[in-house]
Amino acid sequence: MPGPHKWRHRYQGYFSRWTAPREAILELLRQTSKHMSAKEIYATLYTIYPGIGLTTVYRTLDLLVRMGFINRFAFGDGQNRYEFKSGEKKGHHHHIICTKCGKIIDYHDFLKEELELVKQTEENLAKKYNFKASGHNIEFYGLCEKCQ
Amino acid sequence: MPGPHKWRHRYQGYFSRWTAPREAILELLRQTSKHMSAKEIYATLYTIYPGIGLTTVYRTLDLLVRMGFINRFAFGDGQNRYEFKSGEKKGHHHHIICTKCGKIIDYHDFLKEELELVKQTEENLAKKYNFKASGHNIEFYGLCEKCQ
DNA sequence: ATTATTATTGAAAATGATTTTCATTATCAT
DNA sequence: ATGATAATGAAAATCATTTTCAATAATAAT
Repeated sequence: MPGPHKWRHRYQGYFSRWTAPREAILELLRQTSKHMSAKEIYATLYTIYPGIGLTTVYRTLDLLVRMGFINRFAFGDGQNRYEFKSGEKKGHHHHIICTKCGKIIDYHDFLKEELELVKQTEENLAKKYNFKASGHNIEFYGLCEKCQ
Repeated sequence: MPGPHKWRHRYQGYFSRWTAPREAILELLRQTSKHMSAKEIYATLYTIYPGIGLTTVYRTLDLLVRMGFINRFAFGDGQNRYEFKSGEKKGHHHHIICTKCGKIIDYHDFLKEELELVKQTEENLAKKYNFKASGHNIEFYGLCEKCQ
C-alpha cells in the first residue's frame, strides 16, 4: 500500500484521515488467509494494540467494504466474515464450507468454465430482468476430510 | 402433504408430533414465492392464527432445515431467510440480489452449463481436498431494474 | 508554532435477531 | 380416562452489530 498521500484524493468521500486503526485492520486482512470475523480481528489486534475498540473495528470494516478493499460474507454461523480482495486474476476464488465444523477452504481452480457460465448468466440477467450484475458468489457445502 | 401417519416413521428422530404450527409454517413456505424471514412468517401466520409464538416459528424453521424440507439463506440484511425446497428438476434455482433495495429474484435458467461446472468442481473437490460436497449456492449481486 | 475545527475514536448503551428457560398445554400410549 | 412427555408461548438471556456521545487527535487556519 502506498502512503496515504498518494491516494488521499482518490478516496475522498469515503474518509478524510487514514488512521492507525484503519491501517492495522486492512493490513491484518491483507496478510491473513483466514476469513475473520469482527470479534476475531479485534482479539488479534488487541494483543498488539490494546487501545483499539471493537466499535472501530466494525466501523472500519464497513468503510473497507464500501471502498472495495474487502469482501463481506455471511457463511451461516451468525457473524459476518471478511476477506481481503486481491487483484482480478490471481485473487478470484470461491468458498467451500464444511457444514459440520465450519471450516472454509478457498477454491481457485475453476476459472475457465466459470467465466463462461458467469458471462452467459450476466447477459441473460441483463436481457431478461434488466439487472446489472456487479459480482457473484459461489459456495459449495459439504463435509471436509476430518468430518466425514 | 400426506397425513402425519404416512411419514411418521420416516422422520422419527426429528420429531414425534406433527402439530398445527409446524404444518402452518411448512405450508406457508410451500405456497409463497417469497424468501421470508422468521419475523415475516410470524407476522403472516399471526393474522390467521393469533396463538402462535415467535419462538415456535424459530424452532420449527430449524426443524424443517434439519429435515431437509427448506433452505436457509443469509443474504446480508441481518436476518435469515427461508425457502421451500422443491424436487430436483423443476425446483433448482439460484438467487439474484439487488444490493440497493434487497430485492431477490429466483433464477432458473442456467442448468446445462451449471450442471457441467458443478459436476466438475465436485469431482475436483473430492480429489484435491477429500471434500464431500452435498450442495452449492450461486448468487449474483447487482442492481435491479428500479435501482439502476 | 498555536489555535480552531472537525473527523475519528472508544466506552457504554441501545438495538435487533435468535436462543434458552421454564411453566403450561396438548398429544400419544396405555 | 390417565399418566408420560413432547411441544408450545412468554419472558428472559444471549450475541452480533449499531448508535450515542464525550474525549482525543489530526488537519487547517492563523
